[in-house]
Amino acid sequence: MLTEMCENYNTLRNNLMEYMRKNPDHKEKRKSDEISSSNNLMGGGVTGNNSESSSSDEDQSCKKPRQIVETCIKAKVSRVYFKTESSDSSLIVKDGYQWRKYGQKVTRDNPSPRAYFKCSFAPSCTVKKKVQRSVDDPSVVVATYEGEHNHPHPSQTEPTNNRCRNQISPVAPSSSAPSTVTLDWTKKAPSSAPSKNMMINNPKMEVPQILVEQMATSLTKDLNFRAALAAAISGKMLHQN
DNA sequence: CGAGTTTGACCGGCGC
DNA sequence: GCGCCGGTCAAACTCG
Repeated sequence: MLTEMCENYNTLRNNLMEYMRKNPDHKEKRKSDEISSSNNLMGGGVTGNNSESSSSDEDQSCKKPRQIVETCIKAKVSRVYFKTESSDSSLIVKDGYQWRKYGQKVTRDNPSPRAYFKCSFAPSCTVKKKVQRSVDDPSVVVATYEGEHNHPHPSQTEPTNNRCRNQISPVAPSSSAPSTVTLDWTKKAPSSAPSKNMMINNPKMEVPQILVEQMATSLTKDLNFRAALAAAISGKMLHQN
């Protein structure tokens, strides 16, 4: 599976290089265009096969690949998709970091409000994130991280701190490579297993085997997770080379 | 009372 | 130059 993923990654990378060589002169447009396009690239491009991508407009992602790559690398932008209960209307994404909300806005392309957060764990940390529900699937919350944390993850400094409730970190927001992962919060654990909230309030609680298996099955079935894993591994391999 | 959230106002970039 | 729009500010408000 890893070999196949690496091949897909290399094929896609070669295609991108080829395209960039043929189309070197793309002018920069609006920032919003870059962001939406980068979402498309990250949502489907990394996977190599785009069968389950949440992105729909592949044409747009092909229009400005150069800007996409540069923007993502320079601004350290990454997106994470959180699947939530459809009844849950909050825009709280528990990624382990401490965030302070400083604004909310309804944008034109999406009826659901977009919330703006700053990292409040360290005063000098300038990382921001935007959280908004997906237009296509309101049960999916899209968190866009901008910048790089200049402090360790709260769970590493204060492992028992209740504020660091959610230890599930699908993708390091500070990763230099843009990546996309979807977490599914909606899967109910068996009645004998602890609830999500119990897990959150007791990060050190021992996880039942059945829940571990369920989580593993869910993750391995998720193509986006596999793609993110493949990207991380191949990126590491390339870095070592 | 302090920390965090809400929300209307304001600002700057961009397209026309 | 004007208007639109996304992002940010800050006073008012809420909550523990």
